[in-house]
Amino acid sequence: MLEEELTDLVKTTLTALYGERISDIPINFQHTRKEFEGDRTLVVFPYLKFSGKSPEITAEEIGKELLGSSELIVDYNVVKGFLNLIVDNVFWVNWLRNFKGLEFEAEKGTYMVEYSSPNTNKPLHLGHVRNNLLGYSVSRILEATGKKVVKVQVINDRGIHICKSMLAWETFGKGVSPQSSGKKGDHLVGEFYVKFDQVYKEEVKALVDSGMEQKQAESNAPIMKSAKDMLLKWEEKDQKVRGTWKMMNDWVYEGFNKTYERLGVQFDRLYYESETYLVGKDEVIRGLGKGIFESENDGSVWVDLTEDGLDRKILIRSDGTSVYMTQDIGTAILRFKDYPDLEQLVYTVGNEQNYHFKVLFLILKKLGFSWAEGCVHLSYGMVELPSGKMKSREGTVVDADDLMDEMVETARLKSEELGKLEGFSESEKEALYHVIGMGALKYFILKVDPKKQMTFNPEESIDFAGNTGPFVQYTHARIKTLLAKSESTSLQLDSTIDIEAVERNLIKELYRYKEVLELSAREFNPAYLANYAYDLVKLYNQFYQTVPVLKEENTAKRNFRLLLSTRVAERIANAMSLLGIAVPDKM
RNA sequence: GGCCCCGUAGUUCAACGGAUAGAAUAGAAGUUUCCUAAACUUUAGAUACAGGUUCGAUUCCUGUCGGGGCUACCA
Repeated sequence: MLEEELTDLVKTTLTALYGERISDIPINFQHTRKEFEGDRTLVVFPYLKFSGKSPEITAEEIGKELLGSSELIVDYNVVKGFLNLIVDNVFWVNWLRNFKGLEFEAEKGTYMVEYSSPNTNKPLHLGHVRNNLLGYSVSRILEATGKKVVKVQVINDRGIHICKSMLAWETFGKGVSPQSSGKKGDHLVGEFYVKFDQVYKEEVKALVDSGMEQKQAESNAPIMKSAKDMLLKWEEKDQKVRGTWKMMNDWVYEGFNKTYERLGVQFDRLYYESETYLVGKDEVIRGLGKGIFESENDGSVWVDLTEDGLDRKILIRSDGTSVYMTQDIGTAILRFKDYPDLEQLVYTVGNEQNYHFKVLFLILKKLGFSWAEGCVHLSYGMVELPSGKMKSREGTVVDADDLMDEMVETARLKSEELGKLEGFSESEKEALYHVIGMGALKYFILKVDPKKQMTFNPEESIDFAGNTGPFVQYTHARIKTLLAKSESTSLQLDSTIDIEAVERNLIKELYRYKEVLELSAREFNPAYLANYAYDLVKLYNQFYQTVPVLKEENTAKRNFRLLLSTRVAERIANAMSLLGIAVPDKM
């Protein structure tokens, strides 16, 4: 690899010039910025105290020495303290010639990525979309860098929330099913949840009007009491309640599965909260025995994290039931038991739970689990719309299914408006609208740094120009038709071929892919990859505009350009697939 | 109140502590020699504020101001 080779060279040179004591200083190259000539840049400021000379002279000195000692470097220039090294064209052309795709060594440990993890009382919304796209893409990226990955989700299938939907269904909609209503199961259940809330509010208001305190009214509303009763019955495994519960959850799963399918995400293993919600308690009691936790007179168990700058947190309520934190302790332990070679456990969860995970990981550490170090919270910011924030209370939540419909519809409208896609059959068109609409959505969301809050603009995302999914897809399709039109020759390369600056830049960009992939994997951040795909697209368009490809007379040059085009198309397709985005050959 | 995250062109996004802060859109002006003009070229425009650390700060530290989140015997 280029970096390794250059590092060795520079190390030797520096020791030759300034002696052994310099060998502790790390050597880092950066890509030369495009307004300067060169491929890699060495910043010489760190070496000044050894050279005892000015930045310019030091850089000049190092450059001269390097030039003399290696064939790889054919020239250099110095700008202030920056030594720009120019690598031999032969290196780049040979790299392209011997290109075999990406090779990462398979790693031993397993990575688990948790994402989605919805409640079963309402359909998925825009926030879940970001969650799913991130989790899925990160999984793909990790796999692409040689890791074994298990994609999981926890389904929050029990608790008061699902009882609310069940109760509303029994009271107001008994007999209604997805089949009878023609509605998607998760939407139907969601409607009952909303119905519950309406009735509940009315009841609370009535009680308050009759003179009751707000708080008291909230817990005394008849429908809420019934819901709590139902939860108790559920916990006692009451057959009738469990029957309804299972039926309605199944409706929801069926609906979710359709949504996941459209989103293009999958899971390898599901954890159901109903099966795991009791597992953390024993561990907490054990921790209590070891003095890690403390109990109150009423029997509740707490962890005191004030010394770590955090709060006191409850783990077991006075009535003996566990809280969310306790369950999470349990599932984490369970997972490391299920997968003994688990190295990292990545939780894809919104940033409103940053504190929760901070506490969770700290508790796991205190409990003495060495694997706690491998737990990561992949935190992401909220998604807003140009119209403002989503608020469930104000009914401004964007439903995931509706959103996807809208994206596909916009793709249709824009395509028709532009008069493209002539000569496509109706079914081909439909398929393409889906690919374009979803590509727009995914690309727009994934190109943003996960931790940042972002604004999703459906209109802008589906523009066929600019930093968008459809533009990347379109460029890929254009390269593919170009390649289809070229009579395929054996794409042999002569490594001494002359290349233009645009071509060299394109090769360098292709070369950068591995680095970008490693960075994306290390930081669990698909945004690097998305922006890389776009950079490649832009460079390709410039290349195409600058030099002829098909019309090039010189066979060696034409072969080179065709090969370069092939590699670019491959890279784009690869990067996009790791984002979960399809790239059509024609569009 | 305490804790965490974010403040970059009109807008949406970039920038391992490095060079003249990059793109894209919207604006202005151009370009039909190979693929599909859904392209390309040129142009104008930004680091919230004040300090500090250092050869160098959008990046690290402190404070101020703005936006968001968490701070339940909810999940």
